[in-house]
Amino acid sequence: MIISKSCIYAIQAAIYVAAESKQGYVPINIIAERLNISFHFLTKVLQDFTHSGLMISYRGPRGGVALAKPADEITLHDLVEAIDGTDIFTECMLGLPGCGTAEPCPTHEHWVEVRQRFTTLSQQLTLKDMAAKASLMHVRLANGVKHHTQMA
Amino acid sequence: MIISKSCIYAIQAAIYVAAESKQGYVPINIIAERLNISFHFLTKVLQDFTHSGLMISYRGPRGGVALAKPADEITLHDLVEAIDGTDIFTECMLGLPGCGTAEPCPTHEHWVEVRQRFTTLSQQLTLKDMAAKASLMHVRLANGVKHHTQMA
DNA sequence: CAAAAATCAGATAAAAGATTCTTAATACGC
DNA sequence: GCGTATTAAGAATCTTTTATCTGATTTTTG
Repeated sequence: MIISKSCIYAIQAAIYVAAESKQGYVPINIIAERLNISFHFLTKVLQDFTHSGLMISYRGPRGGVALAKPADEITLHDLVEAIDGTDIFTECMLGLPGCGTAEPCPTHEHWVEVRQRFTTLSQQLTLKDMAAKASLMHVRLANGVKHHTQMA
Repeated sequence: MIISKSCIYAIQAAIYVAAESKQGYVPINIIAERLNISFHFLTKVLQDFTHSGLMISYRGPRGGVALAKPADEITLHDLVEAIDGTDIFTECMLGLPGCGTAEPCPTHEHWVEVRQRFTTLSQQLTLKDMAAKASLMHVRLANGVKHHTQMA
């Protein structure tokens, strides 16, 4: 898997929050329930978002988490970086420290192209885009879960 | 990391064997020593290559492993597939089973492009190419290891 | 003060990575 | 031929990381 499970959950949660952002703070237990994720696990993961300034949280009744910025100012790259770090965007395919044009590994040239394309695309794809797609029918948000903004 | 550590070791070993292929079977302990990898760990990893028909092995004195096919008929894709499987080439970024054009996840379109590019490039990059690069000065094969075909 | 919510601390489970020991096959010297 | 050294294969254990779960604590509303 290209990204960790924590990161997958975090991305799904961020999309959910973005889609619900009109309603102020979204409680984590609601997110966890809708996405079939363990509540406490999601709690820990989302703290990385608050620590990195992508989300804000509020305790107590009517509390929860919310985006700290407009959804079109948060990219997939931001989300991945906050949870898994930047390794995936910069690392050598063979994990060699210092691999670069000066001292390339045998896969360097090819891998750099893929890595670069991934970086660019993930910087272009915003949370707003993803939330919009998730709100459409037949676009899946989580395992077995289709997102509908107007839910009973 | 995009591929497992086992896979990294396996790729490095395959490149080493390809570069030494003139000398018949290459003993695994020599490979492990030259690449700073645990011998027994490498043994287990390379068995996946023999099981999948990419390498052949021979026991006893003057034994070791060797490529089962010419190095230009083995691609990076083959190597990765033999160790880590095909998931990386086919999996959804969010790990959703069945994600595709019919039922895409919010990242599907973008991710498919990266995945496809990676697949294509890894199918084009052959072991012969990589071994040739590894034999050049300043091209690194493993951590702190530069490959030289004519070694003392 | 009570209920709702995030936060914090810790234990448990599962997977990946790495090590150690034993066994089986083979060539080569005698 | 026979025994020994060499080499891959196999089994079992240990460590580390990742993933998951459980319980207690703090903040905040009403």
